[in-house]
Amino acid sequence: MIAKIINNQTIQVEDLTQFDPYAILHSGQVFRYWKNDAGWLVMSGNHWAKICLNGQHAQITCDDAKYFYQYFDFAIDYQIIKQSLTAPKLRNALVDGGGIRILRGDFVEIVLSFIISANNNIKRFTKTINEICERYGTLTACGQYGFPSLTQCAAITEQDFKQMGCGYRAPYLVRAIQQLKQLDNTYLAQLPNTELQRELLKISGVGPKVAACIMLFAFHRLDIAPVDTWIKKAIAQLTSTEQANILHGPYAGIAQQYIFYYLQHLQREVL
DNA sequence: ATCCAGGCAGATG
DNA sequence: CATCTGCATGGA
Repeated sequence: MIAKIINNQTIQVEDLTQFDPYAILHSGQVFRYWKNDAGWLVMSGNHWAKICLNGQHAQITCDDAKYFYQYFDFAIDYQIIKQSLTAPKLRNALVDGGGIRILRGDFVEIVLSFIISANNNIKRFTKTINEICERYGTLTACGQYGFPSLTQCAAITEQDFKQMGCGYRAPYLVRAIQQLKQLDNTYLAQLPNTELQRELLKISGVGPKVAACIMLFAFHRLDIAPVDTWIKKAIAQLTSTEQANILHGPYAGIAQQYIFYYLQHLQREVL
């Protein structure tokens, strides 16, 4: 067991080898988190959680323990998954990112966040995402604003998005929000990868890479590995066999996360 | 100044 | 189907 629900607002994490808050939050799958004196505050949709490390354990205090037990994917044992990622050149990345987990992010937040991420840099679009929340989301009990609901999103105009730094993506976002209103999250969740991708590609501003991010970070398709500029640079150094081992296995998405964190955040040079 | 950032839409072979 | 180009914006 990795973690257990203590009560409606509390989760106790027992196994920190499978839960590294710093690595999880800096692995590019969540953009609304803050450090405080006690640990970390993270938001997903309009839910919030505070993570506090104390010695061999971590305590998560949140607005909805069931939500965050799912969000942090505590039901899955990543130890077994890690043992299956045997590509030699993955070893260093795996050592440093061993406590990363793939989160079950909020569908609307993930879709809109990654549309904004396209041809953008993390620091810049993180600022944009937070401004969208502060201007159009609802203030929660943790002191931060939730990601705006679809109804709240529908009030945001193209001009508003441009003011918040979305640039040429502003019209895509307005269109995407209208399209999201017609989509049933539960229906999408049961589709196989190819059909899910086909549906996601219909959303304005969503191409193959953003679709892959949505599939991995919102629909938990662990075999999908988003290939961005960082990953492209990394795998260019590998043989085609090594590339296949890393990017086409049943847990390619997790392998990709280890690499992304290792390269992009830890600023390592090679795999 | 030029290039780049978790790429995509639209136009053109 | 594959390939090419323009694109908002801020930081290096």
